[in-house]
Amino acid sequence: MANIKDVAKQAECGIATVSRVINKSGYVKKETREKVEKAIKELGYKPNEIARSMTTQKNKIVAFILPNSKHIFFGELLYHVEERLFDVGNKLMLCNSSERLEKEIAYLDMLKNNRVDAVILLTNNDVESYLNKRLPIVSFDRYFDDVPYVASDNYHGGVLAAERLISHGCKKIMFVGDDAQGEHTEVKTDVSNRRIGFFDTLKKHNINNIINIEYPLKNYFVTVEQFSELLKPYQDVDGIFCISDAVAYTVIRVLESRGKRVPDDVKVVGYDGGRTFYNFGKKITSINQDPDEIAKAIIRLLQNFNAKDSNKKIIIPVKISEGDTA
Amino acid sequence: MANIKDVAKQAECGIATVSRVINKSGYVKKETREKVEKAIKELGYKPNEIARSMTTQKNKIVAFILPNSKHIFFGELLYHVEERLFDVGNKLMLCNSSERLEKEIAYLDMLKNNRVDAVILLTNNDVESYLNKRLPIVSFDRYFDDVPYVASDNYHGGVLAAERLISHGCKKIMFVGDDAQGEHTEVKTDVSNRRIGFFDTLKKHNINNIINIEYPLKNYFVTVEQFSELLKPYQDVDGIFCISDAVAYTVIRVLESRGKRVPDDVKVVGYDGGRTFYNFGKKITSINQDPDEIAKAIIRLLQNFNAKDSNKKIIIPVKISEGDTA
DNA sequence: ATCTCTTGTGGAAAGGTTTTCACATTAATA
DNA sequence: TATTAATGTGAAAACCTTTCCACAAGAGAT
Repeated sequence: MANIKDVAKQAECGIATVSRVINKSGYVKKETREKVEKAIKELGYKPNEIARSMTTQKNKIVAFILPNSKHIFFGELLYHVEERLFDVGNKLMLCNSSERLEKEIAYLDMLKNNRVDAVILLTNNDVESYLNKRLPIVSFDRYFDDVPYVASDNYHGGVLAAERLISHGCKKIMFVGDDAQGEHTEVKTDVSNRRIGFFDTLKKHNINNIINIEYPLKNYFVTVEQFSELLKPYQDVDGIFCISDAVAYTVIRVLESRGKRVPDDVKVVGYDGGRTFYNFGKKITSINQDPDEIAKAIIRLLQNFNAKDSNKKIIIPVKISEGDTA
Repeated sequence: MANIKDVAKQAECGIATVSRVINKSGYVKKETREKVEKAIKELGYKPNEIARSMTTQKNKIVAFILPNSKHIFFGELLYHVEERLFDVGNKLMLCNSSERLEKEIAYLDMLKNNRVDAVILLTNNDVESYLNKRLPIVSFDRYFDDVPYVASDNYHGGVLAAERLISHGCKKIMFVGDDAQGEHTEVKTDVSNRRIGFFDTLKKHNINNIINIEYPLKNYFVTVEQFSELLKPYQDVDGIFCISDAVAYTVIRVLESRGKRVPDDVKVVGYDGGRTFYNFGKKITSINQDPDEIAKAIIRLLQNFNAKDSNKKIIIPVKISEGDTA
């Protein structure tokens, strides 16, 4: 494959000149530029990006570490991040941590050695000590010292869910979710604010005996059987807020198997926007966090990573997405 | 960050020796090796992978071009491909073509310039002329000249679906699907064999007036309204085979909205395995193509890409996955 | 004692860019 | 016209490895 030297020879100039033409930098006389462009076309020359990275120490690769791209919301976010990165000429490296701490650490290490330009980190694991200063990181939904981050307005999401259930006449209200989903349960993500916003709002409306279901959630998957057992003691509940749509779907299935009608007997609000790839029987009433807005915010942070503006935290507004369950 | 030269100085040897230690190649005296290892540890040295790629012309990056990672089956396949690549020390670059030919071409170009080791190509677009000889490619579900490929046994999938419907007493049978899903509808993928296997089997059982629904499918998404219209003329159908689970879910919703019971009145068989992230009301009876087996086959092809064994085509067996709809 | 083979080591080239620097030319200003 | 400024260009260094090659020393064989 032709290299820059071949082009220089063909265009009868130095390689520095070819480089200037390619990068549109420095001075190049019009005629010279045209000669170079002609040579480039004739030889079908394309700069070797590896060699370029060698000198620039940049490779326009952004890595996205996330628990599992199969999770509906993460998969959506991934998609939008990829689209936005492409728009700005970057490539995306996908790193599923698969909920395994050691895989996540291995990736963090590998990424540093590969000199990726930046990392987007979405994790429930205790990786604080592995975050290297040399690796620009933007975190989603999770606070680390000195690491800029993006989160959706989880607290307000909880508020919206509470208001919806209250305004639709619910009296006996339940929250279903777990806050800490990683291998190390002491880790708290921004997601836990959903519960707080929800509880605060209910209390403000003098609803105090709120039922709070916590469960050990691994891999974000929950079985119908697990939930059936967990929910059994609470037959008279009439309003439920679930920490994700995935949980909401399972809860609805449990309710219906028990002869309850949704939303007539029990109202259910989910979280993530009620979008699914499939056309299922019911669209969930849900708190919508817009994945494209989140993606844009993340890319914005990455692009002026070194800009020392204190604007290192971006909260994306949420709104309620109408569905058929509340 | 320390480089190989620093290590050499610290270990009082040449850089070639350090390189030999790192790569476990050539002769190195035991004592020398230990000195080098000590220096590496002390300096926290990690080889710069970009520089490595510079000389080896390999970077252990495999790109996966696919229409849309949000599609359930593609998302699953993506996940397994990533896992398997990680196992063999490779990284994955995610390239959603987003159904846009020009984006796909841009990626193909970019990947070549970035000297990725290989590309996994899953496309419905007419990209034949853009496949460069310098870029090792494995194709999924699609035949290109001189390109090794993996496909699931789509024909047999069609056979299984037909047999299921027949053995469950269906008489008036329908196929719902489109074969060519890209921007250029003349492109045929291996998926079209689903229909062929299905039809062949029905005919063998003397079922001949098969209803064949084709529709213009964009982005793999279909609306309930579209299908409601398409299916309206065929109220007496009692067995339906859908080209994907996504389609099957929508079809079921149309049927139920019309007062038909599934599977009592109408049996529905989908394709992709009936797995979903969510616990929906119904699990689809479906033809299962195992994404992990497919991922393994793809990686196997990539790894001995240059081995000139003619074994350049791998067909993955499918089986029926029990569900509640047929 | 000489020759050959194996083991062990380091200098230097190669890989393909970008960027710095020095120098050359042309244009603008006094 | 002399002086400075702007424009234009190429050689060479730098980026950090791997690998080739030459050479040394010790072991084994004749």
